Amino acid sequence: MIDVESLKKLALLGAMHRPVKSSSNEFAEYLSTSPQTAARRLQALEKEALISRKIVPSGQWIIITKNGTRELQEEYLEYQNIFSREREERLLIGSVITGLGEGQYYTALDGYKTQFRERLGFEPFPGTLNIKLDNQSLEVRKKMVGGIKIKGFAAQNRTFGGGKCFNAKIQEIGGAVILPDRTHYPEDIIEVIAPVNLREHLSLRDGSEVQIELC
Amino acid sequence: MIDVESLKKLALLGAMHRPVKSSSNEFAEYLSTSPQTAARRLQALEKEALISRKIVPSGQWIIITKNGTRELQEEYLEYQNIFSREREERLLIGSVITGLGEGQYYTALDGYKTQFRERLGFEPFPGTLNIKLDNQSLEVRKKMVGGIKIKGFAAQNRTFGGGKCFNAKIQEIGGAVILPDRTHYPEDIIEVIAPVNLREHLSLRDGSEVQIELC
DNA sequence: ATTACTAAAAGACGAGTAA
DNA sequence: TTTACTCGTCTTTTAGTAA
Repeated sequence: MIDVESLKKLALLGAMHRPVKSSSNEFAEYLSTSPQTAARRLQALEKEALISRKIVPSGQWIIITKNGTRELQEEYLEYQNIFSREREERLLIGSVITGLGEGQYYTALDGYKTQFRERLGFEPFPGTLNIKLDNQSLEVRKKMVGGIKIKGFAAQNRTFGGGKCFNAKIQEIGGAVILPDRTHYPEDIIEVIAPVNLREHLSLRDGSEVQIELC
Repeated sequence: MIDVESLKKLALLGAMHRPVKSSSNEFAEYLSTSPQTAARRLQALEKEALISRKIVPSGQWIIITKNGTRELQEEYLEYQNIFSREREERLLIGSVITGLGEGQYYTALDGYKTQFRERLGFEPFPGTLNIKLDNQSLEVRKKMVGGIKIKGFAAQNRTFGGGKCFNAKIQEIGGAVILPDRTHYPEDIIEVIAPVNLREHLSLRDGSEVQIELC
């Protein structure tokens, strides 16, 4: 485990851009710890090539290396991911189409139903709403990562594949986008489930435009 | 020390916006650690009111609380400070006001004076310059994180609180902004110290506009 | 399958010491 | 003053167990 805490403190002191002068005693106060611990942490960071030091009689000059900067940038990226999820990057827009009719069969299977109930918090209405995404939303869809994993299983002498779910709101109705690991559909078609019959509830027909907000 | 690592991982799973389902086993894989450690960390986060959990037979539903979100935001702010230090984001603009007159007393106390000398590199003129920030600068002030810690202490049968300092230049004069941990002032009022009498030196009166550049 | 507890092993911490 | 050791202590981790 790398000591990102100490590295971050050094960066806040400006050590990413120029060498900063400090001593273990001084740095210990920044970290609210003992000089020994501060010294050991600096040694460790140096050993991992995250900082580079020059020891002088009155302390040490410290600068963060390329490696260290990269480490901090990755950390920063994670926080950006957490906090700056622009609405446009969470919005899927498309039009309702009629699918292959498989959704009704699959969503009714206990193997899936129990997982949906457990992991999404609702039991889906049997059937999926198929949406053909517009070009811009296709890009959003391609960037969808993580999600809630649904496991495959075996039943009735065949296997049923797994997939990923993403909590979403379909015109204010709480539901989920499901992305099967294997599917017959092209990439610009997604399937949506919800606790209610979306077609009826939202008076949708083929061609109706819908907005789905990932959350 | 709060376990920001685990909290961040939960946020990346989306637990800031809705409850996410996980188990200690599953979460352990995210953290690359053992299920016991994962479970203990979740317990600790719950104890500190950073997350809230609901244990179910198949795992647990986890959501990050207001407290937890605040904690992550502060962490994020630090990284923003590291990577985007635009001049506008380091500039505090406001007007001189007359404070409660406490500054003169506090800055003269040995308990603070020695810390200022050691950690800031100068001994402050007794007295603080109080600045009422404009709206834009208030946003800058809210994002000020880290800083140089000044410890509280006990003397004369009472306690004196700690705070944080930020090196700054007040119209080319080297000084510091001090943010006490506890203060009677509202958030848009800051106190500035310097080795000289700023009011005299810069010919300031109440209402004079000053620019303070954090550095 | 879970969570939570216990106890041994591993690791981090900080006082003391030397250079 | 420094940094960098050693060594005893304390904390954290993890395997094992119970519910």
